[in-house]
Amino acid sequence: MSQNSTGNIKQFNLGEGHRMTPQRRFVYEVLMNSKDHPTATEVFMRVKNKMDSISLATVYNCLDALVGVGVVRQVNVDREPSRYCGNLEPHAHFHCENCASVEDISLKDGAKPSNSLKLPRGAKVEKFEVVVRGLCPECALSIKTKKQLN
Amino acid sequence: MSQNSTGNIKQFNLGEGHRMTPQRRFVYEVLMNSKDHPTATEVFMRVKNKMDSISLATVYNCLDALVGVGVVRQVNVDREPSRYCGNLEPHAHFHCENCASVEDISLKDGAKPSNSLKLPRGAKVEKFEVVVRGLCPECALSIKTKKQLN
DNA sequence: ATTTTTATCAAGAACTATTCTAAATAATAA
DNA sequence: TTATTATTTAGAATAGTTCTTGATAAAAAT
Repeated sequence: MSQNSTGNIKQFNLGEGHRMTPQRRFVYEVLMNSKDHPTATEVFMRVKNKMDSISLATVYNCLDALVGVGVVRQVNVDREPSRYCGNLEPHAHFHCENCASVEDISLKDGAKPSNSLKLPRGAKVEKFEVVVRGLCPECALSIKTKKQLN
Repeated sequence: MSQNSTGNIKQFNLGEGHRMTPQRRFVYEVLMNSKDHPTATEVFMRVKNKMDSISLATVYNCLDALVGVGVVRQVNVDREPSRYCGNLEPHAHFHCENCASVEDISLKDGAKPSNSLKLPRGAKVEKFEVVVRGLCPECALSIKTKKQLN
């Protein structure tokens, strides 16, 4: 318990046999302060500003640990680099094919996307992931504008 | 039009500037005859039985071409190798965390998973992907049985 | 306190799915 | 027939991620 950069970030421990290290705390803090969905490399660059000695491999380790404990979500879109997300509320993701941004999409109140599926009888659902692909509002607008100019 | 292994598989052409080659036809046939969701390497191995000279790079090329034309779907689950699917009906996928199988899940009649989302105003949706993760009926059963034995 | 055990870190090597390159081949257009 | 364009192939290259190893540090046991 020697180092503990007590900030405004929720405290938690990682359970039996797992240690809350400065590296893990920085990675967690970066994710909580990021509204975008950074990749491991992006997290690495942001943490490096606070702790220059950290390595990319350690960021991967920390992300794995945090995902394993369930305080962080790993988001995969197609085969692009994994992104990480501190929003644990059930939600979907919108992936813009033009600017490659990934944004949270919230669910309509009480709605569950899985309700529209004929799930196989006897299957045990752990979680599900909904990814919408297309053009985000900004890109949809700018592309439409560009077309008008031609 | 010199080679055309006219089988029981739907005929189609790939549009201006694209040629229907024996390799592409074999890749397509393999997908139409596969109920599982083979990876590129699995498709490669299956096609190789019919055409020994084909290379993995060609299988990737053919899959890209078929996906591009829209007669085949590419399915990504987490960061596992891409899988390919000849079922063009709108449907979701179930991914078993135990046996790693991927199965189609059909939608309830008239249901659209996107109806439960608060899509950002102005966004242009191209397509969306729903992946359910958990244990398939067989694995759920066998794991439950194994627990009882302990 | 000191030792022992266990977990974590860091740097770089290794891995793997996929894409790229370049030369050969084949199909289409001129 | 010639020229153009698309495709195939083998292997090299790429990129995200994981693995390996030795060092460090924290926790547990003595």
